[in-house]
Amino acid sequence: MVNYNKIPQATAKRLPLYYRFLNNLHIQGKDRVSSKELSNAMKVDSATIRRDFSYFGALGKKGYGYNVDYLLGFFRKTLDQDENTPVVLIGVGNLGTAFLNYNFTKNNNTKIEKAFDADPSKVGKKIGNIQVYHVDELEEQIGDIHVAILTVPVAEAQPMADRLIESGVKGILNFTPARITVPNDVRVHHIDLAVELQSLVYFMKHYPLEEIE
Amino acid sequence: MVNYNKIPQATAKRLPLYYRFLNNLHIQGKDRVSSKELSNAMKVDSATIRRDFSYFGALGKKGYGYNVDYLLGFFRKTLDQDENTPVVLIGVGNLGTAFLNYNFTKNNNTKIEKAFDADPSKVGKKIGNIQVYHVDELEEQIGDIHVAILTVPVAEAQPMADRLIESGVKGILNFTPARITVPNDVRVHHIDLAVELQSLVYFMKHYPLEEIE
DNA sequence: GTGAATTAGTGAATTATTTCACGACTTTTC
DNA sequence: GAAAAGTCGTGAAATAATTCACTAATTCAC
Ligand SMILES: NC(=O)c1ccc[n+]([C@@H]2O[C@H](COP(=O)([O-])OP(=O)(O)OC[C@H]3O[C@@H](n4cnc5c(N)ncnc54)[C@H](O)[C@@H]3O)[C@@H](O)[C@H]2O)c1
Ligand SMILES: NC(=O)c1ccc[n+]([C@@H]2O[C@H](COP(=O)([O-])OP(=O)(O)OC[C@H]3O[C@@H](n4cnc5c(N)ncnc54)[C@H](O)[C@@H]3O)[C@@H](O)[C@H]2O)c1
Repeated sequence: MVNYNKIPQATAKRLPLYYRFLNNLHIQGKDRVSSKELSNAMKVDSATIRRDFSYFGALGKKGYGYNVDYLLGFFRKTLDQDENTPVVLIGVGNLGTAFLNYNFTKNNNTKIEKAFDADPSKVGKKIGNIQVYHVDELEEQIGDIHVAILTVPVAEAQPMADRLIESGVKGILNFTPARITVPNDVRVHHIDLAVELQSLVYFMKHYPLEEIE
Repeated sequence: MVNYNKIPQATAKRLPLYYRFLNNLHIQGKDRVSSKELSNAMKVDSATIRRDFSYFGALGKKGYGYNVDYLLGFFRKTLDQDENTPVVLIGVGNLGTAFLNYNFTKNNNTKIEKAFDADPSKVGKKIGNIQVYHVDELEEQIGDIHVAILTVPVAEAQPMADRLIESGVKGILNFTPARITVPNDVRVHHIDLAVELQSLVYFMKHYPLEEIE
C-alpha cells in the first residue's frame, strides 16, 4: 500500500495539478499519455513526474506510458475526489466576491458552502449562489465544515482565525498579509498576492534567462 | 558587493515578505529587531532568516540584532523599491476587478497602470482608478510596461500570453489554470488558486500534526 | 516475427535548502 | 568594570528535492 508519510511535500503539492490535467485529457478523450507529454504540458521535468507517480506504485507501462483513465481513477481515490470537502469563506469583499463567483467544484472536490461578512449590507444576499451570513452567526452556521478561506482585512485576520479554530476549523487558506499563529493541529497556507507580484519583478531583474519554477 | 547569482531562489522568494514586515516595524516606530522576533512573526526559522540576510553581507550586530531602519533602507535598495514597476492587467472579470480595487502600491513598488478587456461593456470604465481599455488597443497602449497580470478565461491564456510577449512583456503573473509556454527570456509565475485549495485539503488529510511551510 | 523505437521505474549523483550548534562580539546588569 | 545574557554569522551536518542515465519491458513498423 501507499505510505503517505513517505510522499515528499513537493510531490504532494503537485498532485492536484496532475489530477486536473489528467481530467482534461480524459475529457478530451485521450486514453494514453507519456511522462514526456505531461512534462511539456505542465512544465515539470519528466523524471520528476515519473518519480512522483512512483511513490504510489507502478502506475505506467514501459514503452507505452500511462493509461489516462486508470491514472485518473487512481488519483481520484488518492485525492479523495469522490467526497466533497465543504468550505466557508470569511470576508465578502473584492477578493471574497471573486471567489464566490468562481466554481471551484469544477475539476475539484471543494465547494464553498457558506460565506460570512461583518457588513450588514452584504448579509442576506446570495453571491454565485452562495448565501452570505452575518459573521455573528458563524458558530451556529459552520456545522461540520473544517476548511476556511480567509479574505478579511489584515487586522481581522488573527482574531478571525482564532474564532474559526474555536469553531473546529482545521485548515485555513489565508489571503491576508498577516502571518497568523495557530495551534499545530491546524494547517494554514498563506497566499500573499502582493508578495507574489513583487517576487516576480525581483526574479525578472535578477535571474534573467534562467528557467525557474 | 552582493552577488545576486549566489542568492538561492528560496531566499529570493522570501525577500518581499521581509521587506513588508520591516516596513511595518518601521511604521510602528520600532528601531531594533532580532532574528528570533522576526521568526515568530513571519513563521520562518530564525537560522533561515539570518542565513538569508547574510547573503547580502553582515547587516546585523551581535548581541543586538538588526537595526530596522538600516535593514529597511538596505532592502529598499536591493529590491529596487525606489523605482516603481508599472504593470498591466488583462481580463477585468471577477479576479481582475478585485485586483484593480486593491492598492498594491501600498508597501510595494508595483502599480497596475492600465487594464484591458475584450468585453465592450467593460471598456472605458475606471475601476479602482485604473482605466480599462479594449484589448485591441493593447499594442498601442502598453508602452514600456513589461509586467502583466493575466486573469482571462483559461482558453485565452496562451494566445494572450503570446501577444503580450510580442508587445515586449517579460514577466507574467498567470492566474489561469493553463500552464503557458513562453520563450526562456520571459518569466512566468503561476498562481493556481484551485490547486492551492485542493492542496490544503490534501495536506490536512495526510500530514496531520506536522509543521509545514 | 523481428528489429528499432519508445518509455517507465529507479539507483545514484547532484543540487538546493534548512537546521544545528558554537565562536565571537555586544549589550545589559549590577 | 566585570559577569551574564543576548544574538549574529557561519561551517558543517542534515534533510529534501531534482535530475541523470541506464535497464527492462513494451510497442510499433513492416
Ligand atoms: N483584493 C486584492 O486584490 C488583494 C490582494 C492582495 C491581498 N489582499 C488581501 O486580502 C484581504 C481581502 O482583500 P479585499 O480587497 O477583498 O478587501 P475588502 O475590504 O474588499 O474585503 C474585506 C471584507 O471583509 C469584511 N469584514 C471585515 N471585518 C470582518 C469580520 N470581522 N468578519 C467578517 N468579515 C469582515 C468587510 O466587510 C469586507 O467585505 C485583505 O487582507 C487584503 O490585504 C487582497
Ligand atoms: N475567480 C476566481 O476565484 C478564480 C479562481 C481560480 C482561477 N481563476 C482563473 O482566473 C481566470 C479569470 O477568472 P475570473 O473568475 O475573473 O473570470 P471572468 O470570466 O470573470 O473574467 C474574465 C475576463 O476576461 C475577459 N476576456 C475574455 N477574453 C479576453 C481577451 N481575449 N482579452 C482580454 N480580456 C478577455 C472577459 O471579458 C472577462 O471580463 C480564469 O482563467 C479562471 O480560471 C479564477
